[in-house]
Amino acid sequence: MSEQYELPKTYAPGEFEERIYKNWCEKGYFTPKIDRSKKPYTIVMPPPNITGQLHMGHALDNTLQDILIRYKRMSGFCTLWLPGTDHASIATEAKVVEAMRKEGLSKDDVGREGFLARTWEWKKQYGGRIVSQLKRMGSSCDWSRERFTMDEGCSEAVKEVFVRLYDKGLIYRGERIINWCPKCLTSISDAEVEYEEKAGHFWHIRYPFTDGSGYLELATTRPETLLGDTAVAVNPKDERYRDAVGKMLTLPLVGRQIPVVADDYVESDFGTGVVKITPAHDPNDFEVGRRHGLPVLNVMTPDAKITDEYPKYAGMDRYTARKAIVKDLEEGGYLIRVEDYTHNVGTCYRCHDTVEPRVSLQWFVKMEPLAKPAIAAVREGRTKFVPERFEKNYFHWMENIRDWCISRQLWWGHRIPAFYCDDCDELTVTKDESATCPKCGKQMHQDPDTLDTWFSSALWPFSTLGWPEKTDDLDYFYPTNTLVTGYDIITFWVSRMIFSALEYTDREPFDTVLIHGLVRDAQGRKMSKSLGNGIDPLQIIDRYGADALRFALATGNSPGNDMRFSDEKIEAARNFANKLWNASRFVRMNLTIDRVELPAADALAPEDKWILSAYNRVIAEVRNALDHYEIGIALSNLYDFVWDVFCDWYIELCKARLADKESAANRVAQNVLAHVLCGILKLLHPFLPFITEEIYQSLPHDEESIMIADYPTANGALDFPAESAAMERVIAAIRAIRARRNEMNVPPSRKAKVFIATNYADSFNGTEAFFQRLASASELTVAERFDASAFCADDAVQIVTDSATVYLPMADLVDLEKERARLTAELVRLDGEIERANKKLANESFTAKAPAAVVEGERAKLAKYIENRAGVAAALAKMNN
RNA sequence: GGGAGCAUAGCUCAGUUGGGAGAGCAUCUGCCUUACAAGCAGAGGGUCACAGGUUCGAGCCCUGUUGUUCCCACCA
Repeated sequence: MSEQYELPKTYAPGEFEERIYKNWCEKGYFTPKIDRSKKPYTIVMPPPNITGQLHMGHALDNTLQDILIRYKRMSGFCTLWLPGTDHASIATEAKVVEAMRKEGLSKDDVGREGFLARTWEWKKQYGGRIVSQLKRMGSSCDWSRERFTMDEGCSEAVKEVFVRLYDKGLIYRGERIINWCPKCLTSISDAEVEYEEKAGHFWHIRYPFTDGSGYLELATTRPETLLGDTAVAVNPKDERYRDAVGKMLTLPLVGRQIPVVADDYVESDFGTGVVKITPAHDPNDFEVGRRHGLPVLNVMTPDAKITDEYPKYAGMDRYTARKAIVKDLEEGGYLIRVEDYTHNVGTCYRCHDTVEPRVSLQWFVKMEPLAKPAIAAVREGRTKFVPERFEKNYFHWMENIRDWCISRQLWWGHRIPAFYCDDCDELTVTKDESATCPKCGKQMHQDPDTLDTWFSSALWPFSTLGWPEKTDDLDYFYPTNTLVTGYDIITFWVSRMIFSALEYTDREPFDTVLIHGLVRDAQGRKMSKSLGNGIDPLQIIDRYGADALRFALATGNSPGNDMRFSDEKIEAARNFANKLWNASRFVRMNLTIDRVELPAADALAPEDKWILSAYNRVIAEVRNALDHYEIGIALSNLYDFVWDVFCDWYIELCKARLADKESAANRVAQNVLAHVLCGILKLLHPFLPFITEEIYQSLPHDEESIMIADYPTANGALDFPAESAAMERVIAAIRAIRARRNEMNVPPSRKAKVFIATNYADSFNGTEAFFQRLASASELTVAERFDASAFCADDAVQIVTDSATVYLPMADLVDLEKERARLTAELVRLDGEIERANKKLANESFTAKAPAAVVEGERAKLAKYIENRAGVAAALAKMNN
């Protein structure tokens, strides 16, 4: 039996949370030992960015994961929660570039090697920040297995995958139109483009026929791209322009001759039904250009300035150029009119600068062959989404997927394992960095680009377990079980993990994807840096404790739904922890035993059997809810049980027995109290790890730590339906008495006799102490059948419950003299009111001039006073008898 | 344009095989009842958006309508 100690009077989580977490770490509870006789349960943590600071999204995500992993650990699984961080190429590179800018340095000044050295240094300094913050949440992840997407093993996996896919023909390099961020100076994938509605204009422009036979009118939102126009398109079915197809137009300002082509892409009924085609700067135009063999003219530099090909506009950024070109069009008589127009503009998900579609040479993953099995895995239920509706999102994305642009013009990241011969330019894809050209044996240089961050995160569930090596970890813990993440990241990450895992490991990476929503502020707004409405989880922990934060995040919401975080919520959470603390303190201070042993059934009091039955029920409910990922429901079941059942009733029902220190009944009560409390602590532990451990240590306990104790299981032998029903009858009677006394304004200090007539006398026999303590009873009389005269000769208040009729003598409830005085005073007051109302109503100028409603109101008041007076007078008369 | 979510007490939200409408906060009343005023005992407050349908029975299932939020697509 371990040490026990008294709990301090106030619940102060700051006093023990850190100490407890350190102890867990030292004991190595988070690190599983592979045990093939046990079933594994694995979660890989979505790796937070090394640039990140803990925010409410992480806090929610990690709380849910920790609840699941602790539940499974206590349920006998060999559990691994594998943590790690993501190198976050764009975000990190931007931070370091920004830091260098303050020193007056650019990437080119320090060079690739120098830049990477700085970035690793930055990672060393700040990358651990989020990890230490996760620890404060109580996250029970195995830090000994912590990984980083750019560590050796993960990098090896990335190279392996790249080479394999290339050899299979699923990775290719080509000139395509991609999304380009002119600020980050890199390509980004389709998934990384966010569309924002922006107010703009629609410029209607005249494009004259070269032969002088008139013009075509078209409209554009981007007049500056006119420089790169290589055609104008109309719909082939459009009668209006049938004769125009095939003719040449002279491009305004530029003078280039461009053809009119016919293409189904053009919608006849939108605008004028004529579209200018700029293959280099619009994805649709690019496709049109391909179909018609049009030239692709790139008119912009990487930072979105006009190239030197167009001297008049060279060096202007796209917006300046737009103004200049519009002005020139106007002066040249080409501009017909300008319309206001709101449209969606693609922006970079990192910097929110407007994305510039741009043709460039990039690496791509061919998606269709990979998507097919990934769709099937979910379709066939091998991977399930919770809630299920998110599968639709997933299918929609996967079924319409386009090739994935994976190369980034960044330095921080996994460098593409592709090499070009210095001499013959032969392309070789290999993991071997020292390889020479297989064709001519000369030296090769590596592709300067790096891979999309998501390329490495897509491998996370198996790269972290050692893949491509056949490690024990991989063998035992893979495939993983539950992936917990927000719905905002399904396309970025979840879908890519699924197709990657299927392709390289032939297994689904996890069986369940538990999706949660966003944590919003109290007004329901998204928390954001720019709004400044973010709530810092660490400040919440400082003020209320990690347990309260976890409780607030886990309760009152259901999977996939957004939630609001508010002061009320966190206070309610803290109050619950405080309640548990105080209840435990009460139990602890009444404990004289140093070992808890549940007494035999025949030694148990009815209330013991009642609480044990309820406890059994809540165990089943909680386990069932957790098994179905209904974390909010599990927690609310526990909340109700702890507060309303255990504290408000069972503890109160025990007080009489506890008061009698020497009795056997006292020891029975102690044992049952401690047993149920200990079970409550275990049930709550996954949700509130710290407080439950602290209390557990203060009570007699079997395990060294609650986190390695067994999660309670329902025990049919401790289910007592008959005694439970009996206690429910008693509780119903006590509740009814309290309600009626409250209604009558009787203070608790005023005791009253209680008479109970019931068909369930057995239920009430021996419960006098309960009625005395909980229903202000002076004494209790129970009878099988109703005989009012046998109970109380005087007037009594009668209360009916489902199983009993309760009588409380009027004389006990009220002090007769006081009551007589009160009634007399009331009579006088009512007489005064009646007189006043009568007088008012007798006044003819009042009844004639006042609004009818007011007069009617006065009449109603009078009637009410008269009625009340009659009641008071009757009561008084009865009393005087 | 396509898809999804939400609409339940004054506020925030639970409510999962269809059978009792609930919690927290707020409000009102009364209590320092030997764990807890971060508390205890009570009370009031809802045509579960609207209209139909299925059913013995609908907050829950089906159809439609309205309002609202989000995701995807991107008609220049």
